[in-house]
Amino acid sequence: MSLADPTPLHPFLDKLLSRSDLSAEEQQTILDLPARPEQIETNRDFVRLGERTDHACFVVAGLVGRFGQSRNGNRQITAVHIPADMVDLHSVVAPDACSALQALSVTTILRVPHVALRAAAHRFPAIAEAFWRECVVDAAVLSEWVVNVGRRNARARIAHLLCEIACRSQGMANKDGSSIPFPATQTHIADMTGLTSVHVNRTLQSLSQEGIVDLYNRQIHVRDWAGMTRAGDFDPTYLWLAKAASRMN
Amino acid sequence: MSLADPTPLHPFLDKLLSRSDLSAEEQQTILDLPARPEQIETNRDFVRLGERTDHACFVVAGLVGRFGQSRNGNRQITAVHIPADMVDLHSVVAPDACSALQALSVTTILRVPHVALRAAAHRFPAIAEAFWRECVVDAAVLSEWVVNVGRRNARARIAHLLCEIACRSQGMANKDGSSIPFPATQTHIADMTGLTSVHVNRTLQSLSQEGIVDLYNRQIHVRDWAGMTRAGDFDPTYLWLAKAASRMN
DNA sequence: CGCGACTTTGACAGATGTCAAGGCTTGTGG
DNA sequence: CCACAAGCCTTGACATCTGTCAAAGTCGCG
Repeated sequence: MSLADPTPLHPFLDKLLSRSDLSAEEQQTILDLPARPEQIETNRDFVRLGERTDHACFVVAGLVGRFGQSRNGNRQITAVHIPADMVDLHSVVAPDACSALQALSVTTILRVPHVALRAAAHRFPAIAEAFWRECVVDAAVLSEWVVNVGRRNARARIAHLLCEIACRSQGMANKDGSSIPFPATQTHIADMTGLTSVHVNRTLQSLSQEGIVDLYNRQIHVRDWAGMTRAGDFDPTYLWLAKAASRMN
Repeated sequence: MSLADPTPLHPFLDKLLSRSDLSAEEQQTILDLPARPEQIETNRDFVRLGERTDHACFVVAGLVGRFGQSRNGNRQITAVHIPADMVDLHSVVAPDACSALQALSVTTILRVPHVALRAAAHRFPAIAEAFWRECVVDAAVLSEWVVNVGRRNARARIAHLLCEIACRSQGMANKDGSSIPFPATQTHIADMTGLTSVHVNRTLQSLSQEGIVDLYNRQIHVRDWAGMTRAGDFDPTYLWLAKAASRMN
């Protein structure tokens, strides 16, 4: 994508349309939102804890982590965002950041002003509803993370995380042998799963020896998708990948 | 509250107003929403996994838990709801329940039809925004739960949970000696914190012996609020208890 | 008064964390 | 093209927190 791309927000519109219906006019409104591209280096916070933001961030390329605070120094990543995710759409209605956003690899984001997003939502109820729905899906993912971290052992936690990334990245078209970009370190994975990097390392080795998944070259290499979902106790329903499921009643 | 109460949704309006601004007309629209009261016995699911709902549930009295699924039989509560919480406002935009709702004690709820909520949101952008904001706050709580379960030890997890309930229930006016209704069993607390009931029991005993909190009579008895927040590594910012913090920018 | 649900205990097991050291990649600059 | 540094991965030995199992005690409701 060049910086001069006339419709850099097309992937955002696509994501909205995957879960919500929007008229042609509403779709155009999304595409017309102002967006300022920015490149973020690895390990740099681009939204700091407590900061009041005036824009939301859309991931074009790279990987982003949301870091929860904990005074004793332990870090916990509460959410990961891959390309085509609007990282903090919720900041439109709650602009004070209560967690930090950090690039886990070199990342390109688009900054979209709150005023523009709010104006679109106020003008078109369907857009407001679509934004609301996106936030609800993010919450569903968080909810699943609570289960993951609270009730699964290391092996299942890691497998579940990798399944989630695979589905969010490829839709449900996962098959043995596919590779999914995932430039996170083992320490990052530890912070996502509430484990230590040492234990992540050992668990990853055993998942690899079992012929289930391999992680190298900043990619997830799926060797046995069925085994992976079994190991991770994974059911993708919560990701709301199909629009039908969220249709009006 | 009698079943004939003309404005049973007043507590809902109050909660919305604590974080959002609504005009007199908008406020009246909230109060005029149809609401059907219902009493739920302890341990009864009133929203089942996978069910498509056509109404949201508001807690008038009692305690509600949202249960995450996990095939190996381990239960995890991903959210608790106390009186004055709208438990599943998010179901308005995602009606297929991907977690079950269960009464943890005898509970009175109000069922509010999605159609009415959606109509209000479509007619008044400020109401749509207020609903959206409530869902975002729920997500912030979930995010904090990920940190709690992922990175804190048993003592801190439980203390943090109790601090959260205290603040959500009493606002920030917590002081030593106050009592907060919390009719959950130790097994429920275990399911909220990702622990076992045996370990919860032991940890609760030690918190009690340290003179920090006592749990009996279905209430939290705060003995040392400062010590409790310290033990739980608790910072209430994420609860968005003050409207100022979420004001437009 | 009695049943069922909840709490409490003890002994023991196992998963995960801690610490510390060494090896490997990768990117950078000479 | 080589050398170096920084970050990342890997390993081993050991510690500890939390889970498991099973039984007994307590409380509250009918």
